[in-house]
This record gives sequence, structure tokens and C-alpha cells, in this order.
Amino acid sequence: MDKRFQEFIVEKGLKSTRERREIVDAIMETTGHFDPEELYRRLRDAGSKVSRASVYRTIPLLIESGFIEEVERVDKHAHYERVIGTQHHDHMICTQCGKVIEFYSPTLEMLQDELCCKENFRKVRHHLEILGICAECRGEHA
Amino acid sequence: MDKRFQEFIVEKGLKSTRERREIVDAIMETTGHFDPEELYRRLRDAGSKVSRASVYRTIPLLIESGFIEEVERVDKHAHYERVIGTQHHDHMICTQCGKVIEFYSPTLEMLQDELCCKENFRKVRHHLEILGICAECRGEHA
DNA sequence: CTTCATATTGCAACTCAGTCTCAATTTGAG
DNA sequence: CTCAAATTGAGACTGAGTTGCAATATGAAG
Repeated sequence: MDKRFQEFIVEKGLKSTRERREIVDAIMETTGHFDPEELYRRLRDAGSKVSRASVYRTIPLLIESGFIEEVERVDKHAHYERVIGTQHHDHMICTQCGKVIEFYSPTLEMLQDELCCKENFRKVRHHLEILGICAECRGEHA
Repeated sequence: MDKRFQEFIVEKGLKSTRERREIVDAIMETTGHFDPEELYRRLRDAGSKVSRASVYRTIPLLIESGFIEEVERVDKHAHYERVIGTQHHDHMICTQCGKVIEFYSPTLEMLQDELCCKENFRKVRHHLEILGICAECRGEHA
């Protein structure tokens, strides 16, 4: 059970239940993206008794506590990504094979700060998705 | 009826129907974002007989032809924006009042091109959303 | 350790955006 | 004008996500 999420629970006067602990632990084991349905299935497969409702009810708490973030909605369901214990990054997504390249650029971050400053906007977080075609899909294995 | 969309229809061997023309015209009158449901209502209110199904069926064609783009999914439904006849830009979205600030930065575009080059990724398009709090919501009317 | 108000859970019914089926209609090439 | 092929509208359907409620678990106070 993540310490930061535990603190968040206490601060908000919420309760630390087995279901919440199981959900958080399952996400800790995740690398990359996940969606609620898949997370639910994974938990059940691992023997947990959590209900789908609890999974969906826990997600907003995890977002509010800064434990996960919504990343994108390619198809029609939401995707999330753990942010605690990972470094911030943005995504290049191949529209042909679906591959996701994660990248990070300090210059890009600074540039955004400048732009926000100009607009008098206080940046909290951001999502940059670059859609295109990856090298393999362009057939450039040379 | 937009000329480029007309050409697209012909090239693809599709048919130019009254419904499609009405939908395209309705979007031409739009500035800013729209969602399919709202577009549908607007058409009906204006006396059109188009069905919801036709609106939803036309949207993928409009995207494929480059006439509109999906912008973001804040709540659970999709939002689109006309791109033909408008300049490319990105968005700052206030998470408190929902205000959208559109901005454009050539430096940002170039930087992305460089990053893609480094990853050997061919950029087709991108979405940058900066989420945060706008000046008004921070109570800085000074 | 027990009590008890309150938070949380599971279930199942529900909502709502978006999709699909199919018969009826429209389009446009010949 | 004819006719195959595309398109339409209506409404049934799908599936992600939500909600109401009775049953249960949590944890602060005694």
C-alpha cells in the first residue's frame, strides 16, 4: 500500500479498506497504461473479491491524490497511468500499430511554462500526444 | 458545402447527400468546439430531418478528410473542432471554470519536430492540453 | 475489547454516448 | 430512365461508467 495514498485517505477522513489496498497494490504492479475493466479483471483473476463498482469508485480518489492520471481515450474507454514512482513524460502514439513511445523533454516543459506565463495561466499538468507513424510501420527497418 | 470535403466524397466513391451537406454546413457555421449531440440538436432545431445515426456516421468521414479533428474528452463524450479554415493551435483548459484558451507557438511546433526526428517517428498531428487554473479563477483581476 | 456513527461495499438496475440492423429511399453512372 | 450500390431513419442494442440501497466493515471513543 502506497504511503502517499494512505496519507491522503487519512487526511480526507476516509477509511483504509481491503478493497482500496488491493486496488492500489494492483496498480503498483502495473507498468504502462491500464483501463478500469482490465484492472478489475486482473484483481478478480488474482482472487480478489472487489466489485467493478469499487474499482470505478476508487479511481477518482487515486486521481485526486495524484497517484494516477488519465492519459488518453483512444477508443471509447478511459486509460490511466500511475504517476507516483514514475517520471513525467509525454507520448508519441503510432496510429497504425498503437505503439506508444514515452519521451521527456525539459526544453518542452520550460517552453510550456513560458507560454502559460504569457497567458497568465497557472499550469497544473498537461498532456501532449503526438500521433503519427512509427519507424517499423513505415517499413524502415534499414 | 466545403469544396475539399466534396472532393473527398467523390474520390472515395461516396455519394453527396443532403444530410452530409447539411452536417458540413452546420459545422462551417461553428466556431470553437462541438459535440455530436449538440450538432444533432442544432440541425434539428434548424428544421433539418437528419437522424442522430447520420450525424454519428458522418463524423468519421469528416475526420478522415481532415475537415475536423477530435480535440479532447473532458467528460465522457467526444468533442470535435473544425480544422479546415482555421489555424492549428493547442489548448489551455481551466479545470475550474472550463474556459479554453487557444494558443499557437511556432517554437513548440519546431521542438516537437525535433523530438520526433530523434525518436524516428513521423508526426502527423498532435494535441497538447495544458490543464490548470485561469487568471479569473485565481481571483487575480488586478 | 465493545460500541456505534459513518464510510464503504456488492449487487443489480440504470444512464447515456455511440453503434448496428434492416427495410425503405436516394444517388448517380450508364 | 434504369438499377446496382450507397445511404438513410427508426429503434433496438452495446458497453462503459454510475447510482440507490441494504448489508457490512472501519476506526474513534469509551
